[in-house]
Order: sequence, then structure tokens, then C-alpha cells
Amino acid sequence: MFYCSLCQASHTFCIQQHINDHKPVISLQFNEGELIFDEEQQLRGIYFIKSGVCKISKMSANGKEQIIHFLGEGTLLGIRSILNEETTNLKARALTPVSVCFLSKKSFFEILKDQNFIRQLLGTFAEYLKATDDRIVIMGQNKMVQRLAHFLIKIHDDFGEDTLGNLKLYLKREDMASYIGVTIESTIRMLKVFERKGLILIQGKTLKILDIGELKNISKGFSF
Amino acid sequence: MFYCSLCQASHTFCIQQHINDHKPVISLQFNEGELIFDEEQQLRGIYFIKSGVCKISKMSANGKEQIIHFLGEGTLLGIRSILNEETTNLKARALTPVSVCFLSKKSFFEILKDQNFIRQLLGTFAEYLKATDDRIVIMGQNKMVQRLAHFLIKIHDDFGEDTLGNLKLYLKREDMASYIGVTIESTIRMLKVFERKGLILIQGKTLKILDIGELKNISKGFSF
DNA sequence: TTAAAAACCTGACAATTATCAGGTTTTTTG
DNA sequence: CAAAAAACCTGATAATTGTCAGGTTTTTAA
Repeated sequence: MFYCSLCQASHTFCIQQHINDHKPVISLQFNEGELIFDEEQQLRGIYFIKSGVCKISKMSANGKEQIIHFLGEGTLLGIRSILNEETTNLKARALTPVSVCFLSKKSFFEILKDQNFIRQLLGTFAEYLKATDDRIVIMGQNKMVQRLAHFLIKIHDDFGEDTLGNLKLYLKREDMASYIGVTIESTIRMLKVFERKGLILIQGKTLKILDIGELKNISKGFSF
Repeated sequence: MFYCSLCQASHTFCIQQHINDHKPVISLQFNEGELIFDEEQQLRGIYFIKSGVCKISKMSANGKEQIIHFLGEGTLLGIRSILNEETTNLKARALTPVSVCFLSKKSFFEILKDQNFIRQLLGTFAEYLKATDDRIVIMGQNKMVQRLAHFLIKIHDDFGEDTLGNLKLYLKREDMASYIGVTIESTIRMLKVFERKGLILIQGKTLKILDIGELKNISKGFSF
């Protein structure tokens, strides 16, 4: 993590560091719920999340939405389609107010000449691949109890708690369900089970994790 | 696709083209069923599949194996862990006799200086990412009928038919089940359903697809 | 070539998850 | 603020998939 004087934000790595005297990036803001880009769209460049959280999803042939990842600050969006010169295969929507740097395709390929940037990019890709591989394993081998427990831990680890100890990122039951790949009803029922067992506490829009150790056990298929 | 005079094989792209006067690659052979590398292993380099098919899998916390992909010729293995300087997170096992080029870490990083190679590598990563994203959607949103139909089409498209019209790649029910994320029993039962409907024909180790159009419909959740 | 091992198959039953058809509560908006 | 909309919740029931406990067939190896 380092502090970027241009972005005014802390990142694991930052496009702007590599731009130097190339084209300046454009700063864009998206409101909560706004679409950043849709599937099958022709992008003119890539997006770097400075702050906020997005959901990355894809429609199944059934017409149901599967959320692939929740991504926060320090993440690049849209590189895959820019690199392959294809339309996007995923949809990105802001879950909170989101601030991004937009970098044109041309500028991106300029930066791509920088050896340092390439290595960071390859490393990022590699990380992302590892994460998606893990996700396939979880979707394929785990029951929904485990998937929900794993999801809660992930949201806790990735986006943290507020001062009261509640999860910072609020998500609708619908989005939780779409991420873990079950129906809304099943998600609600299992959340209630977790609450009754004293693992979490739900009060309106807030969700507090009370027993992360037990949730970890559940996610691994031990107890429950 | 081009023909590589060193490998004596056709590839979409080839490491050896980029090696020039660097270290020569080592040619390795693996028998059917042999382990190429396991999880949590420290690799000394990367592998490029010249011929044959591998299964790439990962153990879930439950102790059950999830097959992530079946990979054939022209594929690179082990780059993720080399790039991140980490141990492997996946296991690679030969499903048929497999012939690979092994390229040491040092040589790999030499080649990585070549702009052409980098672009090809990034493109490959991007393709792979798209494939895994699709896989998450299928695992999350589709019932096992759809997943099995999708699997059969994929094996057909990726590895083709022999002269008699049977699938070239033979897979055990166990591996089919592990790929689609269900039990062996469920897999067997659904294959029988497909056979009774006249969509496939099973004779011993051979499996012939009779109605690929209908399988495609099923995979999309239409009929059935 | 014949045991042994591995792979394949089946049925009965249990567990998990989805569907449907309502509710209630919370949030948004005119 | 009141009405509308969205989000959340519940129960009854059905569909899907897993588990267990056997089989049979095919392949492997002594």
C-alpha cells in the first residue's frame, strides 16, 4: 500500500504512478446503484476504483444474475476486454458511491510499455485467477451453509467493520443470494439460523459478526 | 496456430518461439494418471502442454476434489505461482499421456522481457479469466442437468471426436462428477436419462453425442 | 486365466434447496 | 406525512441432489 498524491487515496498499486507524462486520467463519479458498464459493451478504456465498492456480475442463460465478485478500491475493471479487443463479458454496478480513474485504451497501451506496470498487472491477474479458482471450488463442493459463512467472512475481511463493529458494506439479501448462488428465501432463512445460534446480529440494515471463529469452522464444513 | 520446428507440434503460441538463444527447454513425458504437480508445491518453472490432456483441480476444505478445468495442448501451467512467487494453489494430473516443455523460472523471466510474449501472455490470462468467470456462473445458477449438458458440449468442442464419432477424451464418472460439482451417483443417473432420451450413446468407455442441439438447449435451461 | 481391484450401476431413503403464495416491515417519494 | 415501492420474512410444499448399502461389469495384474 502506498499513498498516491494524484488520487488522494491509498492503493496497493496505482495507474497514475505509471502515467508520468502520458495522458491525464479522467476522474468519474458513480452514484449508488449506477451502472459502470454492462455486458457486451465496447469499452473505450479501463477503470481504476479509487473508492467505493462495485459488484461484478453476469447473467446466466437462465436469466438469473450471478455475482462473481465484490470489488473495492485499488481494483482495475475492464482490462480483460481491452486486452482481447472484445466486448465486456461482465457487468459492473456501483454498490456505494464510487470514484474511479478512467484511462483511455490508447493511454493504457502506452503504459503497458512500462516493465514495472506489466509485472504489477500480471501479478494482479494472477491474484484474481487464484480468487476465481477458489470460488469455483466453493460453488462446486460446498453446501449453502458453508457458502454463506464464507461470504460473511469475506465481506468482513475485504471491507471491514464500522466503529460499532458492524459490517461496513451493506448488501441486500438479493445480492447475498446472487453471490452465493441460492434463492433469496434460502439466504434469509440461513441468516436467521446464524442469528439464532448467536453467530451474527442483524438490526435493520446492520449486520454484526459475533463469532467469526465458528463461522470459519462452518465454512470449512466442520461443525453445523 | 503455427507449427513449431522445435516442439514438432502446432500451437496457438509457443514458448520456444520466444526463447531464441536463451536456455533450451526440457522435454518431459507424463504417463496417464501421473501427477505433474500438486497443491502447495514450490515450482522451479512453468510447463507448456505440447500434447495430451490434464485435469486441473483443487481440494475443498471438505476434502473433496473440484476439477477446475480440463486443459489440452497449447496451454501453460504453473505461471500463476511463478509470477506471484508463491506455491501452487492447484493440482495438475495427466489424464492421457502428456508431453510438456518445461521452462525454468529464470528462463521464463528472461522471455518475459519480450514485448510480444507479454502481450500473448496477457491475452492468455484474459481468456482464462473469461472461462473461469463463466464457470462460476454455471456453478452458481444452473441445476445439474444443465451443468452435465454443458460439460458434454465442452468436452466435445475442446477435444473433439474420433473417427467413429465418439468423444476423443475418455473421462471416468468420478472426474465428470468432480467437474460439474455433484456426486458420482447423480452423474451416472443423469447420463442414463440423457441416453434414454436419445441424446447420447454409451458403450463401455465410449460416449457418442447424438443430439448436440438438444444438449445445448438443456444447458441453457430451455427444454427438459 | 483367474483373482483382485477398479469402475460402474441401482434402489430406497434422507437432506438440501427451490417454489409459491402469501405476509410484514422499512424506505422512498409525491 | 401518507401512499407506494422496495426489501424483508414465513410456512407449506415440491423438486433436486446426496447418502448408504448394496449390486454388476470391466479392467488390471499376478
